Amino acid sequence: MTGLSRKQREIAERHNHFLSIARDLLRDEGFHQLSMERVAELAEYSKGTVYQHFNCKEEMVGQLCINAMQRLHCLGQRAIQYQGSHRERLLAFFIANDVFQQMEEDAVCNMQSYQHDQIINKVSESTRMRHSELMYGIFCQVKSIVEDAMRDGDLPSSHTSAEDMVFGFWSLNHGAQAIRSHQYPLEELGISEPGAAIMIMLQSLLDGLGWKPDKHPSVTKNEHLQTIRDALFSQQSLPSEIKPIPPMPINTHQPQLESAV
Amino acid sequence: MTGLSRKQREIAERHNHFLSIARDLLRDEGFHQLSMERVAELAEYSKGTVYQHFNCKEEMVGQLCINAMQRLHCLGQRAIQYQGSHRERLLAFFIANDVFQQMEEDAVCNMQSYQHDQIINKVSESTRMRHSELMYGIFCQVKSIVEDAMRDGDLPSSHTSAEDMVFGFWSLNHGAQAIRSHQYPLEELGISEPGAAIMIMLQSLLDGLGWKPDKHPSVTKNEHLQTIRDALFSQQSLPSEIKPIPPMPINTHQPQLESAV
DNA sequence: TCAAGTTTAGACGACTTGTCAAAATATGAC
DNA sequence: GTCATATTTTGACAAGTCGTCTAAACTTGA
Repeated sequence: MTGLSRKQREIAERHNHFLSIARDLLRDEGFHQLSMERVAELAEYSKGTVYQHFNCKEEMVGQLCINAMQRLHCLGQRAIQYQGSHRERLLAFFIANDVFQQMEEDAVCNMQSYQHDQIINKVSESTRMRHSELMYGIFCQVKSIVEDAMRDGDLPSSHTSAEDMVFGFWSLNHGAQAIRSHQYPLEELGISEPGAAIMIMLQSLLDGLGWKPDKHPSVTKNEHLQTIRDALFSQQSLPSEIKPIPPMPINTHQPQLESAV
Repeated sequence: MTGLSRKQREIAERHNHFLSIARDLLRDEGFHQLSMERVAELAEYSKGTVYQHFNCKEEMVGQLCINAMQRLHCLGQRAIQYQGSHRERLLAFFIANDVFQQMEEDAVCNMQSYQHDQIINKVSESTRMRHSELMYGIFCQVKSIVEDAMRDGDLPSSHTSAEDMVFGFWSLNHGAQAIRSHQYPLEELGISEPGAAIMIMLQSLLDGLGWKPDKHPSVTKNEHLQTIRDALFSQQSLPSEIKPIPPMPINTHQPQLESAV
């Protein structure tokens, strides 16, 4: 784990420092204000050094995206391990996403930026692979809940495959996240609590699929959700413990550093 | 309607020509290959002339986005005018989006690109306003269906507002469109027909909301959807009739050209 | 202390953006 | 048809960014 040399640790630290600066710049001034020169300046290194860590600025964004997805994956993991019915586990997963949206609005934006052809097409092969893996990992988190529900009879067998259902949940969640991260004046449109609205839609969708209802009368539904939220994401244990991804190998002759996950 | 001078018509035509070239470039080579010089070259004009039509390349993308949304709005209009139950009208709306997704994949991408801060922040005020208006227009299309359904008793009164429901539909639709427009290998994930999957999810969601079911037994549901699709979007009457937005005013001393919608 | 290896700095070429003044063109009065 | 005026188009230019590459600075260990 700490089998890294002092030098390697220094490099890894710098790598994360660059990423952190990039994230700040991105959040505060947007993508087109982010330049390698700027990052270098703020980090008090030169451009050449930054380029040893990232082939291009798109690669930086790509890695920020991966970091974000890793954190999201961690939250998802907590959710699916929630001690409750499968329905509650799925609710927990959505709650996790809601929490993430609120805690890390900028990271959600980064994750969406990644899909822009300008970025995805310039990112390194390994970053693209990691992204796919994480995507798949999150997909499987939800799929496992659905399959558990099917297996245990919470969800009647139907013509709809687990995958198609997951795609539906994914769409609902992804769409809500995307819309919320844009600057639409949802309030003005009459949508005062988008997060809560999505939870209701999800509940309805589950009902419509014949998913076994939870025992809570609808009056206490909000409290119920709050309970799950509290159980999963109590304030103190949140972001600090989540490790960023290890840096990319520098140059070509250095071995890929060991994963810190 | 044709109260435009010859000159004005020429300018409008050129404007659309530029946009058309930009759209091709964008589709074929991506955003970072799109440059004003390139557009100018292909159109056999000089860069300066292109800059008289668009302040920057982001403005071009913004206008492409608006054009796309106008076409989508037209399709939506057909959908909500479908002669059938309110449930069918809502299905028709989703079908319209599915058709659009398939017919104009690149336009869907443009619409998503628009949200990227790099673009939305550089676009002209008037383009931004048009975008908001169109967004709101589409939102209201769906809202009108929901309100009609509530009024006519197809949808039981509940704690959920029409707006929140629309937000749910919007999310589901938007998310599906976004995911499909990225290059995830959905097939490999076991999602062979994302469009169909979303329709099933939508039906389930409507069921869960207590929306009055349609009379068709589930065996013929696919045929039912196909019927709606055919009725609305018969091939011959589709894209040609949809007018692009009129060009932006050139310089500042020219009056805004009359809307062609 | 010094030589070999490694890392960093920043000058540089290539490219794009957006501007602007001069050249080309259109208009319309006579 | 001609010429003065107004408009439009052009492309050179300044500014800025990207990504490269070599020389300088630094590290390491004998």
